[in-house]
Amino acid sequence: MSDAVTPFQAPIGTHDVLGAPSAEWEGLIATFAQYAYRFGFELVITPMFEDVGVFNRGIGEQSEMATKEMYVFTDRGNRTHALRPEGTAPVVRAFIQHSPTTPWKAWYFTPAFRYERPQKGRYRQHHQFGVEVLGTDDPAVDVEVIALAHRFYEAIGLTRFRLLINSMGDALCRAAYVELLRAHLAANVERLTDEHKNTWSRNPLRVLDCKVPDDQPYIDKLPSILDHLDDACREHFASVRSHLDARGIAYEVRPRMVRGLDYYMRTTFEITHGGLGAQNSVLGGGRYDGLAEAIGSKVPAPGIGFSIGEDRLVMILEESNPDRFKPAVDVFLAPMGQAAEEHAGELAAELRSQGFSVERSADRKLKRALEVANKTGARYTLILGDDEVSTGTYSLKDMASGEQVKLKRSELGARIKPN
RNA sequence: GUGGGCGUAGCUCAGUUGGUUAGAGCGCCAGGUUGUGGUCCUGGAGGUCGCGGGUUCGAUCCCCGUCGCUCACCCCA
Repeated sequence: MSDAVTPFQAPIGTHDVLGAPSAEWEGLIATFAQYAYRFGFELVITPMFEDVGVFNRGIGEQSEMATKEMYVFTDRGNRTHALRPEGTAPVVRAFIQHSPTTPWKAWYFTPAFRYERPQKGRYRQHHQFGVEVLGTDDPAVDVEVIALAHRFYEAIGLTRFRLLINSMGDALCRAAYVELLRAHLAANVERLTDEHKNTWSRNPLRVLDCKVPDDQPYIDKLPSILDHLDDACREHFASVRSHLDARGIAYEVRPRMVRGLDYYMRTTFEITHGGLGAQNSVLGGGRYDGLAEAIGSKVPAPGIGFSIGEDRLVMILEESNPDRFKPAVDVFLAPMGQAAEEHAGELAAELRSQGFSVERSADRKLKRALEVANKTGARYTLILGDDEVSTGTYSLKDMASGEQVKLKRSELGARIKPN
């Protein structure tokens, strides 16, 4: 759009949030903050951009995200920065910089930027909230983190979600497995689709989560990473599973689940939900022992975390339960006349200080005021005419039932409660 | 980066095999009700038919380009 008279729009792959979805955003963030607090996490806020090295070294220089999806720019001091494409690496960088006592448990909410073609559930600026725990490799912590995610999804009333888990092994046994996989693929290269002919040697793991139906029988026969874990990794995974079982958290083991970032080790998990088209993942996470060292930590600092796609979550809730976080006005004030309007301002202040959500009409016809009250979804409308003000008696109308009573100001508190 | 679909009122969409004043529903505003909403009735506002160019006597419709939206691949939240 180069035409000067064309109105501006939000950039490609970004969107404004207002109306019902914005109420859901607020509700989701508040709910997540509450559960993160209950699980002992503190809020961490890191810059929206970092030295590009934080991401190159963190998520892997060869990864798609680093090579072609980052918003990289040079500032006026010739420093090369990148808008954060994901949430974990910056938190790990902050951990290294400040050395908080471990285990350090932090949660965050942040936009993330990736230069990709937008589609359903995928944006150039999307928003994630998530947690990280640094300084321990205890499998019980893995399960604490998964349990928080699980509890959160229950709390917001999301049903029909599936928790998928896997183990990616560690640097040693995974490397051995990848070579084994590469050998298998090399021996059968003619059976691969064109697409995989290009990827198998570069990143053999990618072939595992291929979606082409015709390839499935062949891929099913490839060796499973779970059969090639070393003793320590096998024990770790077994421990994670038994902790999950003990807590009654349902999960599915998916040995072919491959996560996109290079730093994942051992435990990986994902929560998926139908109704998101091809992008069905609403949460992704895993353990990333070694990431801190990759970014520059002098001491080993194993870690685990997850991030939730806020935009995708809102999309699901919009379809399944759009009124979940609908804000409710407790009292709508409908003043008529000069004296009543001034009185309404004073009364609104008092009710708000008591915790009520109060909306008020300007001085206008009562019919019109009630129409507006109805649209705001107010539970009660308080009718204030000059006669009500002079006698100190209000008319309180219950908007759902239509029932209307007269009462004195002092009786108001006993009649209605904040939502 | 690649491929498919789509751009007509605030929203969801009709429509014209190219013809003069472009429609509906919802929403919005006003009236029917002098102080009573959610139902109903009546009326009204609101559109350079994404933008630019071409073909034509004539384009919202056909052609080309462009911008945008959308879905999928890739990748991922």
